[in-house]
Amino acid sequence: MGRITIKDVAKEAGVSTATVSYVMNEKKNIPEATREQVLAAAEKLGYVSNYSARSMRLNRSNLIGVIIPQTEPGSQMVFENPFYSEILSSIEYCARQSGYHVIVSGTNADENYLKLAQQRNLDGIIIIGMYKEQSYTDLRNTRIPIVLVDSYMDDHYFHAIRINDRHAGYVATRHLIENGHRKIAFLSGAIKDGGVMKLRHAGYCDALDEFGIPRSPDYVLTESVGFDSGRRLARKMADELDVTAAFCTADIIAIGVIKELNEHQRLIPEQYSIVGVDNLSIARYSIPGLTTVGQNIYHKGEKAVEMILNAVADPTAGKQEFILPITLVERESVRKINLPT
Amino acid sequence: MGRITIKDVAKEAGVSTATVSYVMNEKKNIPEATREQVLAAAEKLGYVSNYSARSMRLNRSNLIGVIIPQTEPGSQMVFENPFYSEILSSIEYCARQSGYHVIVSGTNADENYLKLAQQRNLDGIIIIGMYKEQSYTDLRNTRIPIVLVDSYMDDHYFHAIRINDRHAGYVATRHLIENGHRKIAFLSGAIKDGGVMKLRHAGYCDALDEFGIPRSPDYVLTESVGFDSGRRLARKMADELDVTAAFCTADIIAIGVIKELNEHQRLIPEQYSIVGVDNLSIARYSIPGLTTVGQNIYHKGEKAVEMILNAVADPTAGKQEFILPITLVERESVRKINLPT
DNA sequence: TATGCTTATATAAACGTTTAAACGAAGATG
DNA sequence: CATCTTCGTTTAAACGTTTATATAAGCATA
Repeated sequence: MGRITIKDVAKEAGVSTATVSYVMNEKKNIPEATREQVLAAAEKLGYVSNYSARSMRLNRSNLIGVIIPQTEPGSQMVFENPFYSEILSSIEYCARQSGYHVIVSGTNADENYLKLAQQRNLDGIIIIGMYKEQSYTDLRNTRIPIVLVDSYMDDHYFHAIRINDRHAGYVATRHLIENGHRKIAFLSGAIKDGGVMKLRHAGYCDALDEFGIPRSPDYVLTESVGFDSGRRLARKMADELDVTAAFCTADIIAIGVIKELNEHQRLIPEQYSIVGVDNLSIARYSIPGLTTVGQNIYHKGEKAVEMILNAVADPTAGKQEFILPITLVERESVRKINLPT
Repeated sequence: MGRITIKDVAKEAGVSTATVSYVMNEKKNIPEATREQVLAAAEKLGYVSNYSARSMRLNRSNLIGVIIPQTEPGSQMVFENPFYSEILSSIEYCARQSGYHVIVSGTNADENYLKLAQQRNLDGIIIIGMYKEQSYTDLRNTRIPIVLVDSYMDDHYFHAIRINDRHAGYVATRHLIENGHRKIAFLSGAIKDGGVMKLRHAGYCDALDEFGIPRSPDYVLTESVGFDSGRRLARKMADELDVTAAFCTADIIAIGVIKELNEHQRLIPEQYSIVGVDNLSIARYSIPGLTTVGQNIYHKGEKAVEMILNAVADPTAGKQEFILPITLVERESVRKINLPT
């Protein structure tokens, strides 16, 4: 009545547990006859292997941990950015294709991922969008592969997968400039050293410089990354700034901006042109459709899994960094305006 | 250099492994002196317990499996409904508060969840939005607690947590009627026996009947649940139907409907009033804000975890069913029209 | 002092795998 | 025929816990 073990299969097939194990793992050259006998017995009894036992013996778990920032809007603990859910989905899918499972863990304070990793014998950790320096240091002292997705630190203790954020900022801003805009706000999450936002801001500056447009510090408005801070940023922009366009450093901010402006009868793109970054699903849902610097989210998750698996296969290999290509996805949130002559 | 085990701690503290284990699990009355000695040793060595070993011995894993439908829009394997990601987040959060971790697994075909459950020794499974009858039967023959969230089957083999879908359909439709609408389309995912959509449709009929409005089968349009099918449904509605309002049985459908209508210069709510169900985050982001029959998503996840934990604590207790309360969340997608006199 | 009772701790088996090492049989080689 | 290989399989230890059972020590009681 209890669990069917390898032992039961062995008895049923009239062989030893070792033989069963060898068959299951396709290890030694087991002659076809015994192989089939074992397989038949396993099938008959409905045997399914116990990963806990396996994990203990092999010292690996076929388990990947995914860490995602969670926030608490109205006491509903929710993943900080819908973007992250989309990455998670692709990570899970790709991991499963390779025989791995995914443990997902949210994070609000500085939780101890390392403890989770050790407790569960994780084969790797994928950390999404994390910045807390403090937590990082703990993680350096481990041999378990860690892939940082959009979590920028300029040390090379970890694998990383990211986009060229500076270029993303540049592309978005240039697109606005090429459509005739000269007064372009920069609406962003907090600009921290070594962080994504800092790089995107640098790209924004690059574009302005290239076209000889003077930078105005007043045009740079920062808050956190989220819908509601997008709304606040928009209000501030509309009240205090004389601009025709805004580069939002995350789609979720852009969505908030659009919503807020719309509520105050500011038309998009007629009065304000908006560009975002991420190419979330909701960028497509938005009215008007959000023009954004897109990345292939599926590919991002896929690559993250691939990096973990590579690191597992060859632990001695050095830290890898992968830059995901970006493309401008044009929708309807940008208007061509008359160039001042 | 390898893993720090209970053995190492025992040696360091000068006690046996049993004592260490008792201390860690607060099992027997261990005198304060030894307790502190052990704790100090564990702290010093950086001991963290091995859940694989624990799981094997205790035959439970402190692991909850969450199954979520995945679809493949443009080869990006993505969770079918953003709604699900929000439930997942709350499940993960609540589970973690109780010392559990979450394994998430997408599902497209009829994968074998039971195998996952046995392999990983899961303490429970939460299945979200599943209908495939075939998969269900496998799951009946197990003692591991299963909670169905929005996955309707009218057998009582499983725990379930849901909303009163019939009432939800009624509330949404009545809201439209009370705002003067008489010609109300029903835009929905497929209506299957024992499924959510069937119940919401029944509620829709209830409301029509109550107000003496004749039902028209033509007004009932079905597709799958998703943004793009929302667009198709809207096109069909605009082309073929003479209605002033639509009840969409899922927010993600409603979002697609709004987008499509907007692109064809149909104003919302001026020309069409729209009501959805779910109260997704994006219902708030939408322009106009989507009026919807809301449920507390956080509470939904919380309850699901609670049911698993209860079932683990007392496996003999019967199957539970929990109906989550709903409320109408009024935003801007419904217009009051003149009642025909 | 012998006996029993309590309390604190240790011993060792068990959970279900994997795999190095051992083993026996059969065939090849001298 | 003795010896060596090769092949197929088994034995048994190990992974890190938990916990029933045993043990030892201390103390009170008769």
